[in-house]
Amino acid sequence: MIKKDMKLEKIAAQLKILGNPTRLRVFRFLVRVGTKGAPVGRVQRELSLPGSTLTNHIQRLVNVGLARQERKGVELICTANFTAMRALISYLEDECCLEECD
Amino acid sequence: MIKKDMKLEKIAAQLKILGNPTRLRVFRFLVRVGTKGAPVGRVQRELSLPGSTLTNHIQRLVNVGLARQERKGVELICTANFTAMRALISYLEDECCLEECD
DNA sequence: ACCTTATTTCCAGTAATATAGAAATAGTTA
DNA sequence: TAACTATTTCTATATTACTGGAAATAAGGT
Repeated sequence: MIKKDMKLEKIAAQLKILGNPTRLRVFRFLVRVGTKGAPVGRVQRELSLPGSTLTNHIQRLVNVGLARQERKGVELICTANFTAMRALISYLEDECCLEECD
Repeated sequence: MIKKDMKLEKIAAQLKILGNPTRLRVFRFLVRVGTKGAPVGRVQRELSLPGSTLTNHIQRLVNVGLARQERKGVELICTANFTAMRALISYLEDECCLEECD
């Protein structure tokens, strides 16, 4: 049950990170662009965010495993981690919802 | 699209509230006891939390609509809001996941 | 009115978060 | 190397969060 609590801690950490409007917008944007991802600059332009603010948010998403960053030349491509997101949703369905939930 | 952003704000607020380990434990407990709910004191005993801390967390859950409180005599019965939780999960599935997501 | 149980409010301290301008670094190309 | 674009790090400020002890309030029973 120590292990189970570690899972809860991780889930809580991820929810917390998504629980900021700006960051949720960033993550939703990454989801929308799909598996090909988008460079930081594009996210910055399309969401009108200051660079330093955006960097902060993206790093936090990466820290909890909800996004990845990979350099492609000059640009840093960001992608949502769909697997992690699905796992997060599954946890909520399994542990924080009624059995008959859908 | 202003309306859409209000929805995102609400979702973010709910995620943030669930994004605290103690609070997530409280919410999960309320989910587990089901629709009949549990008095504050029982939550306090079973999760070993100081009263003032627990009150704080429950109030935050209520504030974002994820839980309810109703007095039954001396006790205050807390219940998870399953409808709200299902709506939250649906948002994540619809807006923050791939189309083919399960 | 008093006593007991249940829960909240008040308060304080400590820590974490969000934000963003300015300076610094990384990579590419000339 | 110089110049250019892309992105991060540094730094600061203001706001908010988490925690829990002690005192206050609520409800019901005697």
